[in-house]
Amino acid sequence: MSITIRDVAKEAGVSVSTVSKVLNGWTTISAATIDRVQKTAKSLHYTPNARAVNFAKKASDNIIFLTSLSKEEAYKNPHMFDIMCGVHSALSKFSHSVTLVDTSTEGILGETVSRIISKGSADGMIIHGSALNEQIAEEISIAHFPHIVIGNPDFSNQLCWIDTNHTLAGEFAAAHLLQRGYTKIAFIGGRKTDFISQQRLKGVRSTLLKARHRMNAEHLIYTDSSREAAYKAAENLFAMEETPDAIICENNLIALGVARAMEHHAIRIPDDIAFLTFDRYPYASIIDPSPSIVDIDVYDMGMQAGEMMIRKLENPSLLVQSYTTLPIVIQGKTT
Amino acid sequence: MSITIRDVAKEAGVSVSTVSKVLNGWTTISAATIDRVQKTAKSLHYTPNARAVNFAKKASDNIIFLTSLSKEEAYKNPHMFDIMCGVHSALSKFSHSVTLVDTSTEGILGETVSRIISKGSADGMIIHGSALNEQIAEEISIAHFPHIVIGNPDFSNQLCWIDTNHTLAGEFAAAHLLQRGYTKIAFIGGRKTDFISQQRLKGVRSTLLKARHRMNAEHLIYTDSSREAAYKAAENLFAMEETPDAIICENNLIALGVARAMEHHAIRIPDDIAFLTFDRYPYASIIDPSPSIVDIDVYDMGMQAGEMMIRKLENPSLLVQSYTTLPIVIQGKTT
DNA sequence: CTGAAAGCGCTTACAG
DNA sequence: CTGAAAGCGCTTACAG
Repeated sequence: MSITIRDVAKEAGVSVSTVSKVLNGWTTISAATIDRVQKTAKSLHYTPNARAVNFAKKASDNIIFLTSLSKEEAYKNPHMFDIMCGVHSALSKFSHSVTLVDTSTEGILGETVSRIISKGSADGMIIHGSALNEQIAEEISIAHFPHIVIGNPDFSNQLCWIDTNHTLAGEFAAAHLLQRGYTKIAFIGGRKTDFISQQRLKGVRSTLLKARHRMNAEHLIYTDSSREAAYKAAENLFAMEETPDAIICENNLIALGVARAMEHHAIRIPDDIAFLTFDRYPYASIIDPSPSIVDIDVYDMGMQAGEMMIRKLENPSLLVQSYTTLPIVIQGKTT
Repeated sequence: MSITIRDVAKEAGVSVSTVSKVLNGWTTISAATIDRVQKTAKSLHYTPNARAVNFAKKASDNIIFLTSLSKEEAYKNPHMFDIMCGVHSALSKFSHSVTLVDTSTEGILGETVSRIISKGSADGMIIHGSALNEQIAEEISIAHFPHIVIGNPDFSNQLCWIDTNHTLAGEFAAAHLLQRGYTKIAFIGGRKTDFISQQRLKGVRSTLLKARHRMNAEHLIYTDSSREAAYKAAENLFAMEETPDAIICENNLIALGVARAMEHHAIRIPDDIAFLTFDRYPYASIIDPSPSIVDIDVYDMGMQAGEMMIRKLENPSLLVQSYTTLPIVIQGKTT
């Protein structure tokens, strides 16, 4: 049998309630008693039974992280796991645990979000944007369950969310290039419909306009985000009447294709043409030469989500809808 | 107030214990009662309070996944997260939840493993090999706490572990090359002291020997696992009197360097020289041409760890120490 | 086949 | 400042 609060009480010569109060930091206990109880708790190696505490306190100090955990997700979407680590780090600082719930098989197992909520095994839920859908949003809203969504939902809602400002990242990218003296800036984007890509482009455009530079319409190229498409897009840019002096690559794969095209065409970087990419991962470290980057610290974003969660728990009526983590510019050898 | 087992009992006109038994699948209840209780439970949208169940059953149906969750871990070590997803998938099939515990900050927060165990918030622990140390091993052993280590510990112990057989992976690599007609096989390894690298090399060697081919001593080159070092190693191989007809690259970065060296030296792949690499991630998808690979399905390994955990829970005396997940060969364009 | 009752190990009004 | 007692919502011997 493991040792209980009764054992401590008996040994310290006080009541069970007094031990409980000491352990929970009540201020109404005399210094002498506090000291004695703490010492005997320590000497008996007493650890409160978490299951009993949760039950009595009607709280679990546990937060669910809801996301897709399918096979190979770790390679396709490492950013999500970096966010997860940030969330965990913030929550564990506040003595909360985090348990994983997978949305990719959720349906099969029949564990709906409302069921998870009513079980009471968690006090709140942090939802990775890619895992969110309108049904989950509704169930969460109806239950008034504390939550933070990471990523501004693309449907109307009254959810709490935080996100990073991709338009701002685009502005940073353009500002960096302007500052380094480039003015004829091209943009090779992912699919035209991709929301993040759109936002980044918007930021680039507005910054150029503010500086009285307009983007040549030919210098904006959409791709399917493959290296091959980016390679061809770059070759097209090289062959134009007005060639750009800098290329903004919307993601790492595009940068990889562009770098290779430049190599094959013996274009000197950054003297002939400069380039820059968003995001440090997954591939920027193996792009040669090492590129200048506009990066988002998603671990930090996860931490912020965790801290917001704690605040929500303390003040459930708090409405959180904000852009938090700032992009940063990393100077590489390509600008 | 959420609805409790008493409400269901009252509504169904039975006792609380009967409801409990129905919900827990006892076979001593009449079909009629089972039916009535289940129907009223459903109609009341009753969900048992997990905190109360855990408390009464003295179990949490929760498993801890112990690993390093530091910043950027997701990019440096995506395999660990793929394992995590596999673990989660297996455990959730058996209605167990998984909560994360970070070893990279554990010391700071003073949450030792024995403390975690005695809190009773988890029934077992799955430990990623990289997070294991002798202290944790000892605390786990002393407490007789159900556990599975993923990765054969490199110190003597009586722990339960599962691992993948890297020697076998080496054998598969060599066998594949022999079968494709290559006999002069080179091996570019990571650091000489790296355990996995050693095991793979051992497998390669033994398979070659069995086929009466000996490896040219010059054809074995250790590197620091960088692209640059691999590039140079490849160039050295090209310049040798006896050039190899195939190169086994111990990891993706090495394969990246080798592929590039071949490109620069206009070596035709696989006609002049073939190559093969271990692991599909993180970079094999962007190596050109797409390489033949000996891969380990680590998600599957995670699943197996999860299933082992369930078996341990049912039979705590079970000793698990085995190599489980088999390597697979993926035919690419480089052999 | 069913139910009354004790108990899981804490917390928290409440009384003193 | 301290303690007796009720209660958190279930499970499980035990009796019938």
